[in-house]
Amino acid sequence: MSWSKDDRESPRGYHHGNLKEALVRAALELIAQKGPAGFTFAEAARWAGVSPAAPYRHFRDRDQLLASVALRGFNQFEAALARAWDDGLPDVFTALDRLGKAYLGFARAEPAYYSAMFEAGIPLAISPELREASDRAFAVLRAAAEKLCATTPAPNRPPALMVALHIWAMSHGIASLFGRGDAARRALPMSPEELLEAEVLVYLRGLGVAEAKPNGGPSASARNPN
Amino acid sequence: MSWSKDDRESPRGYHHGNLKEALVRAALELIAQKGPAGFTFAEAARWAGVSPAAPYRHFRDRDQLLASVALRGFNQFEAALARAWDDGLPDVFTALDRLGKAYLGFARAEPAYYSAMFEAGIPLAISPELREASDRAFAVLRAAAEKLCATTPAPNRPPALMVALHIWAMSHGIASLFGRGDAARRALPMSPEELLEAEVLVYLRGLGVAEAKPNGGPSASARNPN
DNA sequence: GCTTAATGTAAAAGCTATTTACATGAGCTG
DNA sequence: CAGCTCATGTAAATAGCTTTTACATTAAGC
Repeated sequence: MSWSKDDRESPRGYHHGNLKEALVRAALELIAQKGPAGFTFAEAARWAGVSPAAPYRHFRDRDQLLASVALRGFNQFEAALARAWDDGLPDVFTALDRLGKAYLGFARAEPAYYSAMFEAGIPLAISPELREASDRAFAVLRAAAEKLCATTPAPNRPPALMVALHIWAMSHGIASLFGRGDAARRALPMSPEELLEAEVLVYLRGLGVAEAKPNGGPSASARNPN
Repeated sequence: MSWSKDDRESPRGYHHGNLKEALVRAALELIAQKGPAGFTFAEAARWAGVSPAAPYRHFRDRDQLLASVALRGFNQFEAALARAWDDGLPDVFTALDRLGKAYLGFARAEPAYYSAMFEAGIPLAISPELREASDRAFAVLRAAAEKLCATTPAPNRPPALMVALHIWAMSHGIASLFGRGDAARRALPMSPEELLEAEVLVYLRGLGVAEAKPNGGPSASARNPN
């Protein structure tokens, strides 16, 4: 928990001072506890110590609040992915592996954000900012795909956009199906991280993008003479 | 729709006659209209023409009803996948392509089922039947993966379970991110079906499973006609 | 026909969502 | 500082959903 400074809930009078912020945090906490469905506007208000009507000064309705959560989520998601990708250093394959792990790590560490972003049924069109934030997050995947595709000779080079969408679908599929420790989903013969790494490696081999690293690693099992 | 006989809603007296069935259908209709969240127990009851308390004679709560919907969904899903797979005839690759299209087709044609099955947050553990139905559906993917893996020489043969999980993740990822005509999600340079087909073909090539058909291989379907 | 269990109703208590009229106080202006 | 104004919060009221409890109705078997 980060009870640092800007959510002082104790010394307040008639006005909260930072209710919008407090509501977003309350929503996060409640979603994390009881799923995206099991969170109510009223309970968020109670959590922030205000009357049930107060939130309406800041959000038109529940969806608007969820959209705010999703917006913040996309921003943090983009930051996490960009940090992991790190412009493809020291090499594309190492960075791509970090990227995949960061994707799964985010879904696991921030299930509330991930739910709001992908599973709560909030249309991206609800606000331009939300779409832009989502686009920025995807742009990281897109950039990685570009750099990846650039390693292959032009004649056989696959379209980077398609590769980015494929990587996104693989990551999201694994995160969504197996990613959270729901204790409610299917048992796996390996961790989600290993599963995704293997999938991406096979996919890259299929693209004709060969891993150039001298490192044997987990990829050695999926490698073949070209 | 199958408005054949056993849902006569008009001529009924005190007892409905088939309320459980009617509630499941009402839930499907409502979920399809307003998403998995925008469906209430009470409205399902109203839809079936009974009092708000009546559903409690058949379902402990909302989740139990959703689980019934999901159960039926998994059964239909399994049937659709099995029909598409058709034991891998006339050849594995043709059948696999049908399988992928059937997966996406189901998600698009039956969004209510798909939501209940994968996005409503119903734990599979809620009932043994639900898990078994889910397992049977996955078994179709698993069988396809087995047959696929059997086409490669044993020394390099990938684990079929892993391949099945990968195919599932790709399909679900694409269905979940781009599959429904939400008009709310991202614009694509190609249809979900083409996207999935291309992804699977690249993946298969990476596995070392070559498509033996005379249609030109993966690059042919990844082409961009624009 | 009578009994019993299954199935449905009515009513009530306690939620949440949302609106409306009103209260408070922070910040600006002179 | 005085006074104005607007953003922010409250109270109260309406309406709907959830769930339980006591009761009503009917189908089915003996």
